Formats: sequence, structure tokens, C-alpha cells
Amino acid sequence: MGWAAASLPGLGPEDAARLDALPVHILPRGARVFGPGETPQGFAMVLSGRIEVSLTGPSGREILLYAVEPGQSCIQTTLGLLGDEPYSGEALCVTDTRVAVIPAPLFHALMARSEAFRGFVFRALASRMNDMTALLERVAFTRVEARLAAALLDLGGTGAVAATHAELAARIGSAREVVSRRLEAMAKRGLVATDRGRVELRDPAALKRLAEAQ
Amino acid sequence: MGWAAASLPGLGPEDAARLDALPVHILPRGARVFGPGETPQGFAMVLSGRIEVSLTGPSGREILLYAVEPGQSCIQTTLGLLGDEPYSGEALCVTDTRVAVIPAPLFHALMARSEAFRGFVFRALASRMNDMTALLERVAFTRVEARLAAALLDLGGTGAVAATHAELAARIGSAREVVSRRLEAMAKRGLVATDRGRVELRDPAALKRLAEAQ
DNA sequence: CTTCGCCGGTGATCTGGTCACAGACCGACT
DNA sequence: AGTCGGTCTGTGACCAGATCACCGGCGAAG
Repeated sequence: MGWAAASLPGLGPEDAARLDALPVHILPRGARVFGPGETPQGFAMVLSGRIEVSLTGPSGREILLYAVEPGQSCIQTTLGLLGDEPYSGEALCVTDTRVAVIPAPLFHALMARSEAFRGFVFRALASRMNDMTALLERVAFTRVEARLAAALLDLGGTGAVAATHAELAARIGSAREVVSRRLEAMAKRGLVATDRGRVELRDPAALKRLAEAQ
Repeated sequence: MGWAAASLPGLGPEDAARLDALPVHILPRGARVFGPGETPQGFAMVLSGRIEVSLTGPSGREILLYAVEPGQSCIQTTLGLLGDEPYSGEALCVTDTRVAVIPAPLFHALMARSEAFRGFVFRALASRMNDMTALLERVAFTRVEARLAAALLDLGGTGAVAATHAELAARIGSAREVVSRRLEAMAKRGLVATDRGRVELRDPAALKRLAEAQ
């Protein structure tokens, strides 16, 4: 069974076959999928790997918007296709990634004839919109320590996380120094232990409580 | 000509007639259109008036996500219809508002058969998604003074704005005291003059520069 | 004209962001 | 082994912003 039938239950067999026949692009770790202001020319589905979309402020500070994982579509391409607004985020592959690109004409044809395809696209959009709202809520209303704890759990629920303070800061939209100090404070309380480029989670339960606080 | 043909150019005449025949709901100023966790049962189009969607944090702090104006659809209902995720924002009418609600079955039928309708829905989604991204960027990366200046210009580009400090704070996701102090500082520089429940814009050009800074 | 609620002002205190460094560690190269 | 450049982390000082606890002022309802 190809990827199409697996990712898009309910899709007609001939449409699935057509999708499975599309060329698959292989993007190496670190590749830039799109940058600010670009308009994509097809609808991209991630087959394997992971793409992270983040926003960079004028000062160079960054924040992770969301990640695209296997079976998900890169929503920016979707919006670009029909909304024709350019996008301000930047998408990078965190691992080697395989991507199938549905050309615009086929995308529109599928939207017209397949209920299942429309449902997939909409659910993807709805879920991203929710992600964005949740992120905005966290950035606007919760303190750095809670976001940091959440990021640590998200990255390596078990044991340890391989990330520098700068990377963690970019993920949660804060500054490197702040992450350093928060980690130090958390270490003092026995929640984590730090080492160059590595954070060991000593008390995941307490971290979880912290992540959910206010 | 009814609202449907005006808002949805390219829609077939019989579909437009069907939409125009839908009942129109009248919501008074201050009415709550939906609250956190609710799932809508139709696709809502604003015909006149203005609906504002905002997010409230646990501490009671608020932030305006976006406004829905005539000819626009309330995107939350769109997402609820196919993505079936509940939503965390709250939508309130800022003025008396007339809304047409397209029932779910008709919505799906239109999505299936009308290219124009799909285009409209997608463009609406894309534009909201961009709004949200831009908002996130501003909240994460720009200082309160810039956001405040932008809010003032947005509210009353000309002359004066009728809003309390608390309302302005809710709009930009800050705190009342902070807005008070920023306004005082801006008044000292001659950018605005304040009065109870009112802010007079003395130097819109300078405010604009401030709003666009960093 | 008084009372109650909303509106705005203020100081203290805490968190977070920015700047400017200073070590510390690492890998590569000689 | 030594050293050299780059990256990672720690630190102090300072500013912006959020929160808390108040207070005085205004205005509309009674």
C-alpha cells in the first residue's frame, strides 16, 4: 500500500494510485523548505522525517510555530495555493525528509471531486489554527519557566534532551541567557541536570506540573 | 442584488439565491457569538456590524485575535465544521451585527460543487492564518509601545479614540497599568493627549513610525 | 447630594530581555 | 602537545513589562 491510501482514508483507489505515482523529493537535514515571502507551487505532504516552521524577529530572536510530521501536509503550501498570500515563516528540515508534492492542478481537481481529500485538508488547517492559537496563548500569558518545561518534555519525555540553551530559547521564543538562568534555577530544585549541549530530566512529573501551571 | 452574489463573486445564480434566502440573525452589541469549547453548527457570514474574537488567559488578561467584518466569515465556524476541534477563543459583537448562517449540509454541498465558494473559504482561512502569524510575531517580538501605537491608529486613525486604558490593554494583550504609563510617556512627548475614556492622537505620523519600529 | 462603580495614577517588587563580557570546552590543525 | 577559532555557558548591570496593593477622582443612579 502506498502512502496516499494510508494518509487519506476514503480516497478513491485511482486517485490514491495517482498520488502514489508522484515523484518523492528527498530533502537533507537542515534544508530550507521555504523562506519568508515565497509562494509555493504545490501541496506538500511529508512522508518521513520532520519539518519545523519558525518565525524570526528583527532582533534575531526566533520561535517555533509548529512541526510537520509524516502524514501531515505543510499547511503553508495549502494556503499559498488558494489564498495566494505569501508567508512570513521559515521551514527547515530537522531530519532527512521525504516529501511528495501534489502539483496545483491535481490539488484543485482533488478538492473538487473528493470529499475525503477536502476533509483531510480542512482537518489539517483546523488543527494548525488550533496549534497557533494555543501557542499565542502560551506566549502571551504564561511564564518562560512553564514554556521551557513543556519544551523539555516535548523534546525528550524520557531521560535527556540534546539541545543547547540557544536552541531551547529559539523554540520557546525567549533569550539564551534567560534559558540559562531558568535551567540553573530548575537544576537547583533538582528538576534537571545540565551539561554542555544536554539537559537531563530528573523529575519529569514535577516538570509536567510546571509546564501546566498557569 | 443579495449579499451572496456580492460577497462570493463567481457563485452560480441559483446557489446565490439559495444563500440569500437564508434567515438572517440579528445579534445585539455585546452578544457572545461563541465561547471557549463550543462547536458551531453552521458557517457564519457577517453581513453588517463587527465581531471581535479574543483570547483570555487564566489571569484574566485578554488579547484581541482578530475582527470579523462584513463580507467575511467567522472562521472558527468553518474550522468547527470540518475539523471538529473545539475552539478556545471568545467572540463578541462590538456593534449590532447581522449574520447569515449556512447550515452544515448546504455548506458541504457548496464546497463540493462550487469552485468559487471553495476559493472564498480558502482565502478567508489563509488570511486569518496570516493575521494570527502576524499577531504572534508582534506579541513575541515587539514592545508594548509599538503595539499600543498600532492599536490607537487602528481604532481611530483620525483625531481621537474612545477607549479606556483597560480596553486598550485587552486589545494588545498587556496590563492596564502598563498602558497608563506608556500613554503618559507618549503624552509627554506630544504624541497623544489623554482624557477620561478618550485618547486624542496629536501626531499620527509619529505614532505610525512608532508602530512600525522593531 | 451622597454613594457606588468605573477609571486612572502610583510605588514596590518580580520576571524577562538586552548588552557586554569572560571563561570553558571542543575539534582541528600543526 | 600546543594553540587556535568557534561554540556553549555563566554573570552582572540595566531596562521593559507584569503584578500587587492602594488611592483619589469622576459620574451616573438613586
